[in-house]
Amino acid sequence: MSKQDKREEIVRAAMELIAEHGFHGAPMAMIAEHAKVGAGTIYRYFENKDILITELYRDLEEKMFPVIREGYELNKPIRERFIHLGTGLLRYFIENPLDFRYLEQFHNSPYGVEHRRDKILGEKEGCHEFRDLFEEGVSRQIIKDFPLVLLFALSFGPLVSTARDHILGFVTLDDDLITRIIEACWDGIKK
Amino acid sequence: MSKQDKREEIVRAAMELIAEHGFHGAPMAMIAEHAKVGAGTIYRYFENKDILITELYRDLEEKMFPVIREGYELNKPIRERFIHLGTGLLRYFIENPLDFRYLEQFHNSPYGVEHRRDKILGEKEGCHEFRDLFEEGVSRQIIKDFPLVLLFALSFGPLVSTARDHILGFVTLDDDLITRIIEACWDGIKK
Amino acid sequence: MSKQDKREEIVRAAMELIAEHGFHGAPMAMIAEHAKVGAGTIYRYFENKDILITELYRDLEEKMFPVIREGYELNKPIRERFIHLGTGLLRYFIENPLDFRYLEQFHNSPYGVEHRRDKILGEKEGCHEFRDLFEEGVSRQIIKDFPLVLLFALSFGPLVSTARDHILGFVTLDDDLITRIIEACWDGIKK
Amino acid sequence: MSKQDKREEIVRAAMELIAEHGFHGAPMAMIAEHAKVGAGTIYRYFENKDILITELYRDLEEKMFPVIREGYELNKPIRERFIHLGTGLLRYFIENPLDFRYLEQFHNSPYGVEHRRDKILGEKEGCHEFRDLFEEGVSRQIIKDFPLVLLFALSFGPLVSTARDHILGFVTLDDDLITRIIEACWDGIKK
DNA sequence: GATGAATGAGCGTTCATTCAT
DNA sequence: CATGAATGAACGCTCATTCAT
Repeated sequence: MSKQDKREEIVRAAMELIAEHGFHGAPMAMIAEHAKVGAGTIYRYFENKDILITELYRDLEEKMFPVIREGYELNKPIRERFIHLGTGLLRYFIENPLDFRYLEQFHNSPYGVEHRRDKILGEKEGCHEFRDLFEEGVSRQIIKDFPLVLLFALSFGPLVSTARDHILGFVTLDDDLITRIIEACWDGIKK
Repeated sequence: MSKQDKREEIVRAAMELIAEHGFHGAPMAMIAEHAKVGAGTIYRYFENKDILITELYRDLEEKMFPVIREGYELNKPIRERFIHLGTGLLRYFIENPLDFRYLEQFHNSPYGVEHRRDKILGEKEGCHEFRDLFEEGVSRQIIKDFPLVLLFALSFGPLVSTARDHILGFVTLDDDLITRIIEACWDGIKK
Repeated sequence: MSKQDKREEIVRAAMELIAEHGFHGAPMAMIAEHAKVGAGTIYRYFENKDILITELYRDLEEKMFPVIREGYELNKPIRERFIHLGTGLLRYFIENPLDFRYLEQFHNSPYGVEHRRDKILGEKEGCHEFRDLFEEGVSRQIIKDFPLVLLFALSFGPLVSTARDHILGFVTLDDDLITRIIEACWDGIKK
Repeated sequence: MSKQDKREEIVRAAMELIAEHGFHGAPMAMIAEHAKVGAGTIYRYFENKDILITELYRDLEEKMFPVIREGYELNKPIRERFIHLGTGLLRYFIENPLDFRYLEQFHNSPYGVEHRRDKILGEKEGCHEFRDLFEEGVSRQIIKDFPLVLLFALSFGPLVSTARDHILGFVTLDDDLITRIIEACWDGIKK
């Protein structure tokens, strides 16, 4: 197994176990076992568990954003752009349930809150498309005049909730439903 | 201290500590200390920590629902009823941040998922108002024709997200904003 | 076993193992085993290993000083007083080899250096007899005019070395030798 | 880098790190890094860490003794010879604090005790000057009639103690003080 | 021969749970 | 009943040593 493969295996095992059982349900020893490496090996790639967790998150963001941005066209109408991004995100979650659950675990934890705080207060970037779109929409009076934070909450809140319901098997989303959900989200924020 | 008082103290202490520090940041010994009872005493009232956690949740629901229902009038128009319930709930979260944070901790945990599954699949309810309202709205073609689960997600998703943002200090909600948020939620589900 | 007995057992086991094998040769688990208590029990009495180590040291000082002071008379000549304290200390070490070796381990460690620094710089007390005696001796021109620290080194250095040699079995000290050694120490510092 | 150079680098790195941080504060990996060799390379030169530690000690002795012997003249009076050796040793410690601290680490450890036992019981020497001097002094009734071991203790005890105090910064030794200290040591053992 | 990634036993410490008092 | 001291399994992490390259 190459060095890169080993890191990959650790990342995969950590993602799976943390997504499924949470941070506390995924001891380092268990991650090591699932990755088929020694317990100490993880520490060659990640200084400690906290750093493993946050680095996993960063990996995830880097992997997610390009997928969502794909096919995004700035010259399309705002509504269309919102639908594009929204369905893209929801679809990504549904197609990558592990990623989704990992994100949930992360956001619902001290790491996540801190990360969120940094992002909101420090203008730390990652995916500026939604922000730009909201700001444009508000200034052009197409979107309700809410603070940015609330527009995020109004858009992502239902999106995340529906993704969770699908992944937990409470409902089965198909392309039609996905579109209708995102359209409903749009109805929520549009003027 | 009476038997009931003791239980009450344990519940209060557990709620506070878990809401603030999470399940893993609230050891039984610490809960006992804050409740001013012996560590072993908790086990007279709750078989183990898991059961304490789920009973706490049930207590919370029992406490919450009546508050939200207050002033709820079935003969009012659907939109008005939705606004009433929604603002009630959001206001409750904001006024009882500890309760809110406990609910979040609970939902984002194996307990929460199981509980949710039971609730949705087993139809065992605590608060049927929203369900009734949605069903009526759908059948009267006022609300979008989504499965019930999704209507919940579309309504509660943003509601919970905004409550979280407020409690974490990312935004400050006043009565005006609260109303506008719930109206936006309504826009999301109304036909 | 009473609570006090348990603490006593832990202290005894820790002393023995650390004296014999050093701090790193005496894992908490081994101390617990020798004390016939659970590993976690130690932490009820000592916050952590560092605190166990320093508290053991303090216990030792509290136990030692009175023994050495016994029969100490301020109105005797300086030489006689020095011999009294010196032989008392050397005898104590020989009769309590565990204590001696623990002290050695302690002094030869970050804890010990810090403790020593505090004592010297901060005038932290414990046993002022030697200091008083040295100061009196210097001012009365009976003892060589060295800084206090050096008088300590000149007196305790040989004392500790001979105690170590005895305890390690390189020599066997009897009352006669003990007296002659302390007299030699006196010859070293007297004018 | 030649084979000899590599060994040299390892020895230097190990000495520095162990002297400064103790045996347990100097992991093999850190030693390797400071020596700019691979971690495994150390094991080509030293079977294991214990052997590295004892060989380091032997290296040190081989380096020290010639320095101290320098200028030593057997035809000088005993007192003068003692002063020569003593000041030489004390000066060496002060000028090579790393060496001194390594020696201290070594002597205060299972290795040191074993080594000392071998040396004293097995008569295997490295520096016979002190021994010869003591034996001559005792037989010529110039030095107190103590067993050799105790004469060592009476001479080296204060010497080492004062060196330690200097190195830890509790006192600053200059040439004058050094001489006076060794003279005091002489006073301790002379008849 | 030299390397340094991999290993896993062993460390200090925590905490849900038990049970003698 | 209530207690809280005692427990020991389990945690995150370190590091001496090995061995494939």
